[in-house]
Amino acid sequence: MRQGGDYARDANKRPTIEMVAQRAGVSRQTVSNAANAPHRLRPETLKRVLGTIDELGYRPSHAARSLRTRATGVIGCRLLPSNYGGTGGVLDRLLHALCDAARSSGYNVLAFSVDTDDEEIGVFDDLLRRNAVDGFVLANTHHGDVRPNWLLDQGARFVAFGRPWGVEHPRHSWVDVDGARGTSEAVNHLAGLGHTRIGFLGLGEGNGVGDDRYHGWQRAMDDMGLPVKGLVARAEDGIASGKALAEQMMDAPQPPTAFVCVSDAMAIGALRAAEDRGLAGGRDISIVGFDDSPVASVIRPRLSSLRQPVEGVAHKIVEVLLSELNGTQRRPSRVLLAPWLVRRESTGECSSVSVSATIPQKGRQQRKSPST
Amino acid sequence: MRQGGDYARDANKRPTIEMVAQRAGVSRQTVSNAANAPHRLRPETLKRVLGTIDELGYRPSHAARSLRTRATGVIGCRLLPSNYGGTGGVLDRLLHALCDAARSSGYNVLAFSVDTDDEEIGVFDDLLRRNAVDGFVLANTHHGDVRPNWLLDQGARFVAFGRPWGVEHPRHSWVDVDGARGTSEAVNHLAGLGHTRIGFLGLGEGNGVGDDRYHGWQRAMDDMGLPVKGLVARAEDGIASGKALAEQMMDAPQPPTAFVCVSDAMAIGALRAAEDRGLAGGRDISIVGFDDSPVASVIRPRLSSLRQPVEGVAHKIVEVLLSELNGTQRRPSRVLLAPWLVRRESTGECSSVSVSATIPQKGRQQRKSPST
DNA sequence: TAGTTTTTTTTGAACGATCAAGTCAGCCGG
DNA sequence: CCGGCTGACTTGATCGTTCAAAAAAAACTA
Repeated sequence: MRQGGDYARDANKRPTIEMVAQRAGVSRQTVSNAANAPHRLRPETLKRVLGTIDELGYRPSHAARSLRTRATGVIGCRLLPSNYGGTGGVLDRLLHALCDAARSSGYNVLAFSVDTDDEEIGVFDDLLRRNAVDGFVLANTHHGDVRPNWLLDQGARFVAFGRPWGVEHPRHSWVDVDGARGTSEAVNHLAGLGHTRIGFLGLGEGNGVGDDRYHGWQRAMDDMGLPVKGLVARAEDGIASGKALAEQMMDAPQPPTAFVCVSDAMAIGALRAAEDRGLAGGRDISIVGFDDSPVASVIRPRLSSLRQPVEGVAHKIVEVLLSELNGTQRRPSRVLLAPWLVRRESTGECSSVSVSATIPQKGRQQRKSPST
Repeated sequence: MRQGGDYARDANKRPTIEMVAQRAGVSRQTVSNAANAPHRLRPETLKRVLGTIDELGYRPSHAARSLRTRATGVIGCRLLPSNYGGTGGVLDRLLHALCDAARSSGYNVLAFSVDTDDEEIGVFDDLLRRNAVDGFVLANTHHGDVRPNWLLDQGARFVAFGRPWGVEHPRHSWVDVDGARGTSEAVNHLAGLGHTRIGFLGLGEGNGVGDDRYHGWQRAMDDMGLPVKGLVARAEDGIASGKALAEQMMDAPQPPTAFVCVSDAMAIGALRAAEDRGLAGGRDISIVGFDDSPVASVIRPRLSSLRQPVEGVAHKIVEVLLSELNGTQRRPSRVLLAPWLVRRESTGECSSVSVSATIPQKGRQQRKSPST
């Protein structure tokens, strides 16, 4: 009976490899081998040792193993602020998926939250110096990103979610979603509904993600022989911004009957602009967002949006990172996955049938994919 | 020059305490003391050693220190599925705040994603056996929750976010948000706008969080001498559910002019119900949600909602958990923090002024807080 | 059976830190 | 001049694992 009602903490210390060894009548190393290199044991011994391990509920100490092998089984990942509206929600979903994927490979995820890339490098530095992680997942890559080079200089292992925008010959692995393919698909979808004047609401030039999604729209419009003049507007992300851009475009002599948007926030902005002039989304005007953020399925009309295959991304990231850690990897991998369109109420048949029939439509169903 | 263009990984191994010691002309232990017990060194020596530490960029190896001290500096936390609509978003925000708070105390957060409480216990078991974490943060407590007792039995340290609902004498620390106080405040706010028939849309009885928020509404209504009969409806969480409940209540002979809702999902449901019968939220009917989820500020009308002080919660959780780890803590702490009302368009002056003036209103401004 | 190879198991030595106990000055009081 | 005391630093042991090499046991070979 312990004095003072202390928690029963160190009453039974967790079993060590030595205890298992004694109980099974073998040496430490044999127990270690039973777990790490079973083929080295005689079947009979193996069975006995595994039995004892199970009986005592033994698991190797993380610290001890990590000290010896210099591997931690931990992946570091920055927790990005969930800016709903923008690319919001996607990164939260990614983290979930990453944890899942990592755990099923015996890894864990160490999450940290910082405000700037510089602070992030500070955390990288700390974690690397302490040998607290094996590698990193880098999210939200952008033009002029200093993080990849810093990591490369340190000889650290990592995989980026997002392409190294603006870098000629990237020296690191990345996994990304093919935004261009997404916006292409959106154009195809809208054209299939009879729309011919399909506008694009995008981000200011120079934003990698924004440019990618823009090019997809442009390529699809060209391929189908649809006009693009006066149908592009680009600015910073946000509902207000999207609304302003949409209003401007709708005031033109030949307004679009549909919008493909670089984000759900822009799409919601466009929806608001339409509402303000009495147009109903999905009936009088069709709108497609990007990222399928939580709001998409809640607002009215429910918003059609391009959903990123986050689980697939996470799976690939972990796969690539692990092969990078094993040293199996000779040269960096590049993986591009396709998003898919979630069709909801905000997209419908084109109501203004005036010109649509006269426009030639070539290559309606094409699905050329630039993925790896 | 290394063959095959290998990454410059093990070129310069990270400095160990021994290297620092040699370079500074002292022993290992002195270096260790410089960092952990500076008062033991002569100022002169201290300066020299710290200089060398800085020069070499030395940080103690996480594994080695953890092996010796049996402390990891890591806190485990389950990543809950972000069910937007329900209590959604709050837990994502909490995780961010937790990482922040932990890091500023020199701790890190290990995130893992599981689907059920049983699986969560499995992860706890694994992490404890491997000695991979010092403690846990337990979110989403509920009636009949088996996790706290399991953890207590293991002698594990943890702090719950959420009260141990239905437990007489909880033997563990917890931090929670005072839901009752929140709904009380919502009632006060609405009454201040002239509303007298204020309905409550809640969760089915037996849900701790739901009951708490319900009681707050009820108490405030009683305190103000407002009628409650026929103004309560409770069911499972969700937009559809909220809509159905609101419709039912609005069909009654004396319909409410305002709703206090247990969640934003319910509130959105109520908003939809109102829209369907031509009532404008914020003008013809007022609605308050709970949790201030991302959608709240995006939908139209923008939804007034009770925001949980997530940063404060995270701060407290870390504070309590650390004192629990230090053994400073003799008995479990209970901390209750107040949410605050974010006023947006969905709440406005009561338009039907028929009866409101005749109802007596006692104790309008009271703010009794049951917090610790 | 002895010699050789192969398989199986054990023994010492790390990994890099901290704890506990040591040494070695210098100081003080008697 | 000696014993005790304090402050500043050092030395050995230890945490629990895995690696590398040695030893023992088993299995072939001739």
